[in-house]
Amino acid sequence: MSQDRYNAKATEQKWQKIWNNAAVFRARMEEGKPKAYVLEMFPYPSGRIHVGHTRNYAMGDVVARYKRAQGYAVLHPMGWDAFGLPAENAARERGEHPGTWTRQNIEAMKAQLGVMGLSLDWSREIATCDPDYYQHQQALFLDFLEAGLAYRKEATVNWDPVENSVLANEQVVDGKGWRSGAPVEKRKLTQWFFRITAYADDLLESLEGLARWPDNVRLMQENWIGKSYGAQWTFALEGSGNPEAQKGLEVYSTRPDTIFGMSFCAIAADHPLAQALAQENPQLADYCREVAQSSTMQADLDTAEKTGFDTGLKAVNPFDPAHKVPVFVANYVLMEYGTGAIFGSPAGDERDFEFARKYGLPIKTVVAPEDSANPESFDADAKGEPFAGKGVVINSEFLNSLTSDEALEKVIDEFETRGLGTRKVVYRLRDWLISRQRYWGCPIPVIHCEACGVVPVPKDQLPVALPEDVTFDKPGNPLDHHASWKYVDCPKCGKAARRETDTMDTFVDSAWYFTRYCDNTAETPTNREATDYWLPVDQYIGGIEHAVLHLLYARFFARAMSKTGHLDVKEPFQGLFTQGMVCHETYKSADGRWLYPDEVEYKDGKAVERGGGAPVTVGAVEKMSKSKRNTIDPEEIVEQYGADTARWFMMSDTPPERDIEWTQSGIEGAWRYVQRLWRLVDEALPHLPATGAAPPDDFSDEALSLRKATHKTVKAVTTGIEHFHFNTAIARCYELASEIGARAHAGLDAPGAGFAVREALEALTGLINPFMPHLAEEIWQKLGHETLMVETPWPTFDEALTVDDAITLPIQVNGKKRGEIEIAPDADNATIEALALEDEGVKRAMGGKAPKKVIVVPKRIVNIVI
RNA sequence: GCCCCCUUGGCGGAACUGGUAGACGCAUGGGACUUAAAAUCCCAAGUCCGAAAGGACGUCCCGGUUCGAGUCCGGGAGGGGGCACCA
Repeated sequence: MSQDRYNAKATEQKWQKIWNNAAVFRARMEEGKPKAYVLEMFPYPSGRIHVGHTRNYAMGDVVARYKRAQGYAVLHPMGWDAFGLPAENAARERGEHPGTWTRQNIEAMKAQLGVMGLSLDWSREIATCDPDYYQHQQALFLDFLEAGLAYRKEATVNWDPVENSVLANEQVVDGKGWRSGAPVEKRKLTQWFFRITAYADDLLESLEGLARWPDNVRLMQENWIGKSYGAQWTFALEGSGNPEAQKGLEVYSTRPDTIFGMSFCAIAADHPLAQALAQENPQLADYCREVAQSSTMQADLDTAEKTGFDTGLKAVNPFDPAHKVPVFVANYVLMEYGTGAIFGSPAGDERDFEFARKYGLPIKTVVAPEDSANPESFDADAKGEPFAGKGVVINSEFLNSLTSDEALEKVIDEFETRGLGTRKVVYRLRDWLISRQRYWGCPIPVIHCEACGVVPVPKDQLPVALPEDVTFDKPGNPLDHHASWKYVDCPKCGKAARRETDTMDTFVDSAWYFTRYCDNTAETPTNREATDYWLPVDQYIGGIEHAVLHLLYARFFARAMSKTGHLDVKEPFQGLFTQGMVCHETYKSADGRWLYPDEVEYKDGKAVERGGGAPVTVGAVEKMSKSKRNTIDPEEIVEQYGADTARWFMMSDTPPERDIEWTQSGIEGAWRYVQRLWRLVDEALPHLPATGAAPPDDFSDEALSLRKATHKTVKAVTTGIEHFHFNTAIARCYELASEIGARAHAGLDAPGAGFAVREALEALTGLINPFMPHLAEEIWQKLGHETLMVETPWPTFDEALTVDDAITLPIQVNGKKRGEIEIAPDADNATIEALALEDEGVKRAMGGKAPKKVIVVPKRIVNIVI
């Protein structure tokens, strides 16, 4: 018999054309069907699709195709996160406009995605750099502005000296810019913010309801929002007539229960009081300047010594007028958190302890560990280290012998009764700084007028489009350098005014793009009919690196857009799945150059350079990166093995949330399976009954056993896909293929064998379809069907055919397996026990002793205790 | 420093609420087909002892709970991640 090898490339192109011509992936709102919005995080158009993208989209495609087969109306769109700095850098390097570069990249990447056979609705494609998109973002900004969710303020901000722009807190990683890696500087600038803190509590509380989010992402957001509970109150100050000092000193603390241990107060260098006092005291002014200039880099902060400058002022303990402590300006107090002022209770805080030791301040222990034998005698100073935990309060007058938590409440009650302070919740989360001094982003649609102030651009004048004729020859914002763009008349008074030249953080673009897919032609940012139907996203898939940044911003946007009437959904992503990265071995030549995988081959188990044969050092398995050259080009893989093989390989073996190691032998294993299925159908086909043939009355044991294997596999693969256990689902597909092969080999003459094999092949085709859609179509057609696999419902199973007539029950003696018995699944315990005690291995192990106890776990195990 | 997660053969990994540890794949060894190779098919395989039957040991380490622990509890080691002068 002639055995053609499966021609992946030609076959895949054929089916892609058929799908496209039939527009099968066009999403439609359908009455009477459940909907499924499946979304993968859209890519930045860097120029090439890499394997990481491929894995991400393949996963989404499995879900989308599965849901489609399950009868859902599916929305599975794709677009481009197209604004951003790399385009400006490219423009500078090649003299090409960022838009030209970006659009070329989009075209190239779209073609690369095309060969993957993804079930995407390209009619909904969006690119965030397109005025059709960003004009709506500008409209949203204006609505946020009106609703008080966008505002401008002067603040100390993170300045990235490489990008020549400011960054949001979320974009500063270890004191460095998230993209440039340059140490971030502090600058005081007037910038635009989104009031994300207005939703701090809601963003935190709602995390609990996100049952289909990974725990670690929820935890990371929880930590990022950083809710803390404490008190805020004001100390009276003595020793200065300065008006700022007359106001007293407002502090925030999560441990007001330690107030009697106070030995100093400290304020930030940029605290208004510090600034006011510096006016009168040149030495203090110098100190403040020094602190302001000191590095904020993490490494420096860790080693930096705590320093302080005694202002000469005294703060008075409101509960003990005789208890007065010095007020310092200190370098470790931050203006941005709480009130920018603290009280120092050294026995209970590491930093305060260090500070107190340095300046010879008293260290009075006020909290003893709960398990202290004699709390009164506990002394942190004597011990040489602070005790920061909670416990029993000592040396604290009316708080004595209370637990820390009780004392906390009591002291706050006291503050409130005396009108000195209040309970207060403080969040670590800051408002989202969205101004960027860049060209390639969405312009902030406001105009600055000397007479009228900040004037919103009227909506009918949107978009505020980026000018095309810009130059990148000098540092700074090209929009600001542009000869005419910013000079406009005030929309309100008509006098000469200036456009805002800042553009929005690109994370704004991605904070709402998923709403635009619902109707990318809507005249307003969203079409409510469409968003009400499709949102929330049922399954979102992307990298863990966005756990805080993008995912938090999108959650904020859903709230802000709901408040301004653009949406009616608080949580945009019902299900979230974070997939692992794609890794590969690294290779180095004898002279220390990194080598690409295709420059290396294995000979006799040793890695050598292809061609020359020079020895190669095999390094660690690491995330694919250009710098280490351990990359695989998805295009080449598809060219050689086809998209199905690549998809199958990426979904098998490794659970999707973990990092996967790309191996040559792995991809070849997947390729063998493709060929094997193809051959299986080829060989069996002549012996099979026609499509749709009625089941015969009689089945041989072998045929029945194949049928059971089929129905069990359908059940297992279905639940596997539901739970993102793609690797185990695929393992079951391997097993079923083996069963079919064994049956086909044994001949198809037995009663019902032909029917069982056809049934098995058709089911298997349906099961592999989400993973290998082209092969599935081809096999489906080969099996005699005229319908498209993509429009075929998901295989079903008969529960009765998933249970066995006889099960194997292991028998343990004292917890060690000594034998097994075959028994009907519904056998009663007495029968099982009797049979178990007769087993040869069991008898041997019991050595003639009588059982003390026999434990029978139905359908599981028998344990005999002697 | 604080918080979270992980650790199973030569490798990737399976094992539902405590119930046969190692499914499936990769690599390996043996065999079949072939002049030969490739491709394909079949078989073997946790480690140790044993010709075999069988036995002992075995899920990072130590201890505990249980008839029974990869799974639960306590302590420790190693790896990964998040946050971090956050008051």
